[in-house]
Amino acid sequence: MNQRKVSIKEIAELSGVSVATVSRVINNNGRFSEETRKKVLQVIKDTHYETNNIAKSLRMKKSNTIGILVPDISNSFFANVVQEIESILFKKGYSTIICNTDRNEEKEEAYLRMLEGKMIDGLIVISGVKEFGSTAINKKTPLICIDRKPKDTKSTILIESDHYQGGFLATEELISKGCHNIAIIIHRDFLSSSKERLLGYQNALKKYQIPFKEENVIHVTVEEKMSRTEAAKAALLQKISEGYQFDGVFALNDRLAIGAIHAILDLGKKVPEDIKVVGFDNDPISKYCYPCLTTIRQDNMLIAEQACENLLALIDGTRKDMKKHQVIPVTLVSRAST
Amino acid sequence: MNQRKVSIKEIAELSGVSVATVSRVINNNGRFSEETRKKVLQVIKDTHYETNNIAKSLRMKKSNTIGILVPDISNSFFANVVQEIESILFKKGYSTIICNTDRNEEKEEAYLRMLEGKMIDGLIVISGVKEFGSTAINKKTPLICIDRKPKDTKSTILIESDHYQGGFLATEELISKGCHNIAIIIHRDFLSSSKERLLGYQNALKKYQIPFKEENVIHVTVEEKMSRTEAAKAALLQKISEGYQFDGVFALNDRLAIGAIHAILDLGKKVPEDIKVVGFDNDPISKYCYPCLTTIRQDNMLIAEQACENLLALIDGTRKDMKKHQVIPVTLVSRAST
DNA sequence: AGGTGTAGAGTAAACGTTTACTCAGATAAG
DNA sequence: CTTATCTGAGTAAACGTTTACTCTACACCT
Repeated sequence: MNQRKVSIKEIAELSGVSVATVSRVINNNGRFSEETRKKVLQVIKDTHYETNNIAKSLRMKKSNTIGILVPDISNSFFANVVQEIESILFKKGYSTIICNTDRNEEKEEAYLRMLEGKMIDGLIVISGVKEFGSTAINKKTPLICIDRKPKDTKSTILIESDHYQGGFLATEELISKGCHNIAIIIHRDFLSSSKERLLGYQNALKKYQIPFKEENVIHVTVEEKMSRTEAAKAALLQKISEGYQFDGVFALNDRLAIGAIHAILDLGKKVPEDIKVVGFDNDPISKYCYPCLTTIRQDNMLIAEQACENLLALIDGTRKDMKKHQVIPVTLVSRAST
Repeated sequence: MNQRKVSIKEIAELSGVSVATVSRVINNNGRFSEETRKKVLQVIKDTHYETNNIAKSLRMKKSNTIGILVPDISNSFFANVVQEIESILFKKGYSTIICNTDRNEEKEEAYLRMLEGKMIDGLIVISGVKEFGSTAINKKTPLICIDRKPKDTKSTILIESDHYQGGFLATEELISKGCHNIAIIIHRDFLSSSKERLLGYQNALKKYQIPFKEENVIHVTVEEKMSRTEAAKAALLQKISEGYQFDGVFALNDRLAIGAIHAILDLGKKVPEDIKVVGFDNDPISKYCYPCLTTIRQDNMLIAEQACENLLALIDGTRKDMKKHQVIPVTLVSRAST
């Protein structure tokens, strides 16, 4: 059954019409008789013809393909959003090329070029490297950014969670549970999301008249071949060994939070009795770790929906009135760690 | 700077040569003088020309693209393998289209058609629906299966973990820690991997002269909108309420294992003191749950490498001697739950 | 001088579609 | 009966590449 690939031309010959007519039947546009329609469709069925989208794309200058750049597909937040986006776009007849950039600038550039060469109709970029966008910006491919905006354009649309609110809610939760001296663990401090979360933290403190202390800010850097969890644990232990005291921790993501918990447990203290912990992301592990982690849930579904909706609108050229910056609310998920 | 897309033709005009020559320079094949080379390259640089891969693919009947079908990208095992594959292929100059099938047969078919239309050079399929392959098989696209083989062909290459060994190791671990009555929790019993793991379990029992009892096999079915963890927990609780007794659990994946642990803890028993638990997959959660989960680690990296290597060999047509069935060893990761 | 080889580069076809034109014949209107 | 309208369908160009053929001019032999 190893049939050779069959083209529209052969369909035309077999059904005794011209290629143009076949094309018209396939796309159901233009004029043809009912009789011809049936005949062509029958031949198509018999030959297992599949339209060659490469040729179609070339001719139409449209590939029905969306590219999506993601820093790390094994990160649960990204994986979720991407999966959702893929699913939505699929329903709209688009296929998605998922590119995993590893937060590597070269790889990002290479992918961008590759996607451009594939005539993608649109591009969704999630976060990634420090200075995204050198290449992508000048192109006129419709572009939506999630979580992180390219450096120097005001023109692209940015969709992100309300990181400020997240930081605020997390901190407020700790305060309401009696914490007065709250550490904040930060990983990638150059990300605008991190900055916003920090700001939320600071403003929550202010609201409850707790002074902000620089010593409460713990920056962790993750070495090669080390997990965020391990790095956070090490950083916190180090700080504690220097005499640092605290009664609550707000970690900027769940992996860091788990690291903090491990450090605390290692020292024989209890969570939440002695020290309370809040994370960010609602990573599946937050539900299964011990103790279960209070965290901030990002609305992945809504982020994905907004991204797709906006992108498709850009592609169609309809709806010029889109907001350049769309902020998606977050919610607190209260669990055992507070 | 919103420059229009520039084609080889314009490069030709600008540098005063023919398109053929430009093509030859770009691909560095055929003959041209050093002088022409420089001129053309300069124009290319000036105009920011990018080659149109759609056109190239059409002409060459080769897209340098690999399709990959994955049932659920948010599953950590799949995500890991896919990420690794993507990374390897990228280095080899291929781009990867990742298709998330949601274990949905229609979606799988649709994607297969889409990929075919994109003239992919090869296809990697990970597990998925019950009866994979109706469409894909007849095509002559090079195909590698991971974890699950299409129904009726002997021809495709299958790469999978040594599920039998995994089942054996897991069970042996429990026995060596003193378990005599070991429950096994199975989710998708029709998967060959599940069957193999079960077989490993049975043979480990046999080796230690422990009789296999049908009542120890717990099948869980996961309803819509319910996690595997919840389903496993419910199933186990149900069974226990019927008077079921046991001192060890081997769950066919980590999510199920966590469900079992939750059920056990809920009943006031202790893990591992009263009942020991082993999972499968070495999902990140196994490291962070409470207590940490002993599990079977699949060698994602090696699986990915084998898959890519074999696929590329198929594409090149080199190396005809590949084994049709390649089994990757697994290892036991011993943690607190045993 | 005549012949041969070769370096450099152009011409045009082909890949599989879509679609603007065109056209013949049929039907309707005057 | 002439003219206008419409229906069904074919012709050929175009999308941006690659490459098998050609062709010219020049160098190198006899």
